[in-house]
Amino acid sequence: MLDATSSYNLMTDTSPVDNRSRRTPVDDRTGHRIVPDTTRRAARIPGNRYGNRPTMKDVAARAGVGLKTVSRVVNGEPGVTPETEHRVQEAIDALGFRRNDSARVLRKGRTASIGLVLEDLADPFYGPLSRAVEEVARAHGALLINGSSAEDPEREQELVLALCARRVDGLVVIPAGDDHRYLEPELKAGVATVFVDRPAGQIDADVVVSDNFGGARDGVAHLIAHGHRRIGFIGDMPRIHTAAERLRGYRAAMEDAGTAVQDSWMSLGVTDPERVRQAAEKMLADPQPVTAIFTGNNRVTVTVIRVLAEHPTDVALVGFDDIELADLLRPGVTVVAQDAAALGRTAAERLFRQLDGTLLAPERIELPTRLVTRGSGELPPAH
Amino acid sequence: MLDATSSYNLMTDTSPVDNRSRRTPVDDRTGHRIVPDTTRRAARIPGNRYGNRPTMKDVAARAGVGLKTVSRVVNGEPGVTPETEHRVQEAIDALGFRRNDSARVLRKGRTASIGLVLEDLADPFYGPLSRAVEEVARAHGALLINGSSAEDPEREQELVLALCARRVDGLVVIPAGDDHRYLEPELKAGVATVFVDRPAGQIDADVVVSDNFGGARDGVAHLIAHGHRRIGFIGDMPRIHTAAERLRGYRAAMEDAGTAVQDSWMSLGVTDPERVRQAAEKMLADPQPVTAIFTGNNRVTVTVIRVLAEHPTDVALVGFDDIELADLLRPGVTVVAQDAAALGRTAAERLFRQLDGTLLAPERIELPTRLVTRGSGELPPAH
DNA sequence: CCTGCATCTGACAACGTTGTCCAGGCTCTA
DNA sequence: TAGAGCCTGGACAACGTTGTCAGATGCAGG
Repeated sequence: MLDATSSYNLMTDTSPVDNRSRRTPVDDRTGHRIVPDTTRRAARIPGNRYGNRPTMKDVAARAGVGLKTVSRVVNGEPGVTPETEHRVQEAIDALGFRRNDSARVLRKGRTASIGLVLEDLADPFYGPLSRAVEEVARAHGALLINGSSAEDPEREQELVLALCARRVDGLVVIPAGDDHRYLEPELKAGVATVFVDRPAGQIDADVVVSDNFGGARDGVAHLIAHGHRRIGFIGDMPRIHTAAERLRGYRAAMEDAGTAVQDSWMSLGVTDPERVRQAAEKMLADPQPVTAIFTGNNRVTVTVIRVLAEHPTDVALVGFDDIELADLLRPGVTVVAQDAAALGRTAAERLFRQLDGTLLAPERIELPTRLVTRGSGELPPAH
Repeated sequence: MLDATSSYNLMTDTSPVDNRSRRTPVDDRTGHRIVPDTTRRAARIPGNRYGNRPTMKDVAARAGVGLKTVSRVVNGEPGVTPETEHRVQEAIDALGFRRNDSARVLRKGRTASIGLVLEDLADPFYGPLSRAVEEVARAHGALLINGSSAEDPEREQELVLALCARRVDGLVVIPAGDDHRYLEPELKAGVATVFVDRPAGQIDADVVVSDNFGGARDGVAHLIAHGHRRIGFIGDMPRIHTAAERLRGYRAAMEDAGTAVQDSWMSLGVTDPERVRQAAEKMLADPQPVTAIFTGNNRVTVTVIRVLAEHPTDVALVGFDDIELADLLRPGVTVVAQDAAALGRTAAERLFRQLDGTLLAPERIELPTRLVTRGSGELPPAH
């Protein structure tokens, strides 16, 4: 694993609630007085704390003007003669001055940054989502700070609170946990928040989700329409809202078709490839094997494709989430596609509408899914 | 496109150099004095600028202690009696206080955040890279701010400078441009910087790259070893270092084999699917068509796979970058794989070593690539 | 009871920026 | 030439936090 034994470690102590136990008097300073900051990078020239970055004061001194005049020039405010402005600009260029946004933020109260907490940036589903959020943020002049919760509620909370401590203007959260009451003080304090992909737990907030239930129901109904009755379902832990909704859609479709679902057809909560593989193989090895499988997310789908590729008989497959190259496989993979970018974009836009102050009551926005037929979902039952 | 007509727009004016022209006296304030901040979110209770967030002062007042004592409790510093600490904790919980890291940063000089500038977060290659950087950052208690340059040098610079204005402690940059002299003042000021995937231009800095040259050469040599001589190359603009290196590898392998490369075999700088498709089709329609294609990156590979899937004769293919499901296609796609996560991890670790102050001379770290044979690269020449 | 010492606490300045406000110089008019 | 009004520039406080330092308190020993 990663080790962080280095001296650079600014664990941010985000939860003032829990640090009672952390009372470790780590006075790692050397008592020396001559060197006021031992953490300063060795190569730096002594100066102020940011290396030796010039400040507006330095620029002002060099240009022979007042501090505020520099501020005016830097921010393009009116009331500076071209001459003065020119002098200031020269000083800025000569010193390599760059405004310190930390100080600016402290003064202005807005950070022009928003936080995005998602599950795993390495998951191909979240890349486009994140990118979409970023584009909207960029259009509003804001930067994006993001972090992965790794599907761990505790880590999600830790991240969210760290972002709040940074005073991000808003948060886009893909929840890992199901209880977000810890966010109440933040919401009350005016942190704009939008949940995406899954709803918030225990609190009232904006949510942008896909129609997981409807999508799964349609996907399973599609299999049923092609003659399948024994349909397997492999999905994530029902603790996760999307997984639960998709399971509900599966059950609903089966019920609509008048088919009693057998426990052995369902595998819930398995997510690592090896166990997904086992689950799929078990369903297929049953004396009454499933003739089709509905998979609850992209990762499961990929693994099941691998299993089916080795399986002697044709088994139909519909997966939730689109996957790249799905059209090039033989058969092509039929999926219930959701638009990750649209989720992100919608959420971010909603967020900035909150920030504009034109805030309405919390709303739940549901985006439709789309059944993409490519072959695997149209295979007839083998038995 | 996205519009940002809303009132929330804190375009951060990152370049004091260029704002001479932006002198627009936008006094959008209402002259009213009673309401000092009209941008405040409507729903908020009037208070300080962060909604009405309590400050340490408020906590101190409520707990009946001094400001500094609150600070001590929040930071787990020693020298507070359990009684006092308890009173402070109660006040913190009651008020929902959360330390303002902006102020902390201003005081301490370190932001505990690093910036990551990459090309496109939606590209499956960068997801794992970004995630790896994030994990290292997390291990060091730092947050990750990231942005996409969309392969636009100007946008890269804009982003990097915005991050510098935030005083991120360090930068991991996947360069879009080839001139990074604009970073000189920042480097001099002590901003730790590591370039990944492609080297920096015109400045001396740490770089972590894959062995693009060697990987491409081996990939093409692999095709040659399987009997191919007329081998096409489709890659990105040679302006991009990786693309140039891979092209160089292609040429080297061809030269080693004593094969003169014909211009019609190469397509450089096409990147959007439609034009890649045209380029591939043109090579295949030649009177002396290529019998194999080497593709310069994952996106090109995917498009070429589509073209080859429709093509009547078997054409061998080796692609740079691994792609998901490559093993499930028929034939499986042979690729030169680079380890995106390792790139990110290595770069981030190097960055934090810089931040530790144990700084060495700028170094170039090259990670090996791996040829993964799956079938498409082992097809014999059809002609 | 006083001194010395250790422990705990809080006043104060500083971080770098921006908002407010006033001073000084200018132009224009009477 | 004086006065009004405008334009430009700068002094100052404030944002919320942390480092410094000195004061207050408690306790042991003389």
